[in-house]
Amino acid sequence: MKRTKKLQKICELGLEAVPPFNFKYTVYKPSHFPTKLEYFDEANEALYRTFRLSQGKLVGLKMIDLKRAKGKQGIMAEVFSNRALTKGDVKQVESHVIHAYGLNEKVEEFYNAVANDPQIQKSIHNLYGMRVSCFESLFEILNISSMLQNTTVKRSEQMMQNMLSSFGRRVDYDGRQLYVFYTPQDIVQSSEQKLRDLKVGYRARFLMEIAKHFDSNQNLDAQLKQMSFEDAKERLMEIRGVGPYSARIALFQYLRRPNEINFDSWKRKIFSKVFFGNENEEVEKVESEAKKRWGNWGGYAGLYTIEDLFVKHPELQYWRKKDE
DNA sequence: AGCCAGGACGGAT
DNA sequence: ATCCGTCCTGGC
Repeated sequence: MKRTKKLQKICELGLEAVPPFNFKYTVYKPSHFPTKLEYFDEANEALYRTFRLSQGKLVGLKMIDLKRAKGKQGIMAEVFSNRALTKGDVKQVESHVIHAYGLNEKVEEFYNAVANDPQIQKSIHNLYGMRVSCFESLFEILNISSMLQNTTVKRSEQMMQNMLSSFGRRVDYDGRQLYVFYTPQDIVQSSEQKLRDLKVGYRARFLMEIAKHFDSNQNLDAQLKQMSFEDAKERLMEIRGVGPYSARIALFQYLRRPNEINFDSWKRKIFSKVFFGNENEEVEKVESEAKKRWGNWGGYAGLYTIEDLFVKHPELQYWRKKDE
């Protein structure tokens, strides 16, 4: 196993967001299962998150609310790395954070679009200014999506942990130990059997296929951003192991298309209950009601509903219960 | 003991 | 186009 890399503080970045901006629930999503790629320090409201630049430069960020530092809406980020960073590197970190948290997006467009749905107003009030968060690259988000499929979240969490401890890069900065996501090359150089040994099950084949695809299509991320969402979805599903579910996650999180939502079995139940008062309505009925209420903002509306639910019901975070 | 869980594939219809 | 058996694993 590779040694832990110590990261040194390089600089600070002040990144302003288009108001309104909710720092906490933009950088921290209560519904997301925890990984050692990031850590939210509740007491200090600081988010630690790792990132990889080209040429093997590893980056660790410590982010706090810019309001606390400069009285403006946005993010204050301390940047740590194992190497010297050029101006271009820092610029790359900066634009990554801006994209990952949608700092330039106007969430009020969403609020206006769903103003006629009384049920969602409370969630908007509670999470006012929250955006979609996706610190992952396209390769990374497709890996996570694959680990989510056809299993429980508890096992997804275990798979992710196993993959990170075998293939990720361990870093240490500001007193915290985290991993940087593995690369397609890390996986390609391994074997399907080795993945299987990490308890990812039949997904071993998919994870290897995805890694091979990104290994031989190095700038797919950039290509997809140039395409229409429809073409991008088609293109994603050409990758073996990526079906409609994973493609939608990539579209919603990575490409930030606001209307993508998977009514999988647990979301179907949740929204069936929200819309109709019982958990048993069919997925088609739930989908059409969501379309009726939220139009092209279904993904965003779903996000606000789910995160609000997790804030109100911390017991949904089973990983928290274990510690208490 | 069988079935399902935050799916996708391949083949048959 | 839609339907169905199959795939790793673990929990109930």
